[in-house]
Amino acid sequence: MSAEKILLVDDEPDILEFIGYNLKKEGYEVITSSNGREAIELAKQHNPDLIILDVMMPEMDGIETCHEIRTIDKLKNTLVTFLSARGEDYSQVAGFDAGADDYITKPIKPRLLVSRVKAILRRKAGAEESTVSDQSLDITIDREKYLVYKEGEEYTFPKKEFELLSLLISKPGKVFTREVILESVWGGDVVVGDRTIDVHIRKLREKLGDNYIKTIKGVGYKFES
Amino acid sequence: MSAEKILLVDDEPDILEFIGYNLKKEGYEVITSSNGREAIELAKQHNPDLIILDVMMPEMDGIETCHEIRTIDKLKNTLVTFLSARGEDYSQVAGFDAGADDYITKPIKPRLLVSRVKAILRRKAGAEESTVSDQSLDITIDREKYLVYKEGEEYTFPKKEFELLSLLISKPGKVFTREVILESVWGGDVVVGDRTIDVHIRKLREKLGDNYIKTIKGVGYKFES
DNA sequence: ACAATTAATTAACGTTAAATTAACATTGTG
DNA sequence: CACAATGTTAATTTAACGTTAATTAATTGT
Repeated sequence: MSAEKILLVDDEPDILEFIGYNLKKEGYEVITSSNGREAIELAKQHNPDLIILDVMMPEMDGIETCHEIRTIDKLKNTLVTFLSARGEDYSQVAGFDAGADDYITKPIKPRLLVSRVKAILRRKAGAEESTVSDQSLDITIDREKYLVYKEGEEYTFPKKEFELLSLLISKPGKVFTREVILESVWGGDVVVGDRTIDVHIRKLREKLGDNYIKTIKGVGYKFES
Repeated sequence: MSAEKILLVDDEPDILEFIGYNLKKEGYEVITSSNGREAIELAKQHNPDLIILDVMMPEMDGIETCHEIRTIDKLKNTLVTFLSARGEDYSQVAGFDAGADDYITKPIKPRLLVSRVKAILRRKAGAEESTVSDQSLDITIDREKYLVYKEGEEYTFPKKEFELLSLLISKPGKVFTREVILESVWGGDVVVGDRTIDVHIRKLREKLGDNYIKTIKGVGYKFES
């Protein structure tokens, strides 16, 4: 598979630099632009897989740009995700109205950004699939019904446990650091005690059995194949 | 099954663009028109499965257009749904009087729009049986007659309760978040107190029994199979 | 047009599952 | 072996939801 192309649009050069760097490091081909008008031209030329658009930009804002992108036939299947400062709640709504596929808030840590981008691109590949599952083992997750299946039996999990399992199982074998888990399940700025994750892991192990989630001391947790 | 045809009528090009795009993305064949007169001609020609009509249009408004459509024999079985800005409550009543099958308020989020359209078309597929039901359980809904059946007995439900049950039962097992419920049953910008949904859920449970609607704390509600 | 009725919402408080913390035990690794 | 990292259990806190009754809004019938 050749590198996926991402068009990154923001009026702040620092952001372009920072996010661009992190995405390139992950092997993506990154094109940058500092305004909506130019972005549309670049999009037409390069036909990127994903466009990351800052909402707040002078002249032509992200929402407007997105609207315009959506009118272009060849960019119909291009994913668009917005980037905006936290708190601007309205833009979130307007963003989806404008045809965006996801929404990322600034500031964001590199690792989280990358995992979001990957998730978005994966979604594109895997179409609608709302279930995440581990083939080799017998555990399946259904996000829509909020159910976990184990050996055919179905279980309901509390929210945090569900999200945590969901994260781990999303990439079996991969180790997730505590930091990443916090970012992803709890959300960046929430501060919780040191044992919170452990306790949730404990509950998962209690329900699933001890052979699914493995601890890598000093590193993190992974869902085992 | 070949793609279903939808005729979309609105005088604002942006709306045509936006809604049209989202419907096409879902695989529907979309024909657009910017006025009622033309819409009727296009309807005769293409015989669409569903017509989405903006209520407020210059010259010939949606209600009038709908009336006219209803006089055309070959369009008798075509579904019509209105589209209008929120708040224009009168038009809702007038809409149904005019022979509309459903009613959608603007602005609407893509996902919700698509799910509404799917629901409407599904209704049509079931021919005269305009019922939504849960096979495994013994609850059935008849939208047309506005009735709920349980174990053969028929019950009349107040509007909000009916709409809420209708939504939940439309996809048994699926969890609907409060946000989605508000969007769908109340309409996006209506602000209601925190306990409003609960109270309606309560009334449903009172009438149906406690084993049908399940709460997923922190997530939402679902109709259980 | 008005009272009567029914529906929808709010308010106030109760309840509970879930999340978190605290306190202490255990483990693995340099 | 030391000690930092993680495990464990139970207690505590919290956020979300449930419940009932009272209030307000919308319908209906006369």
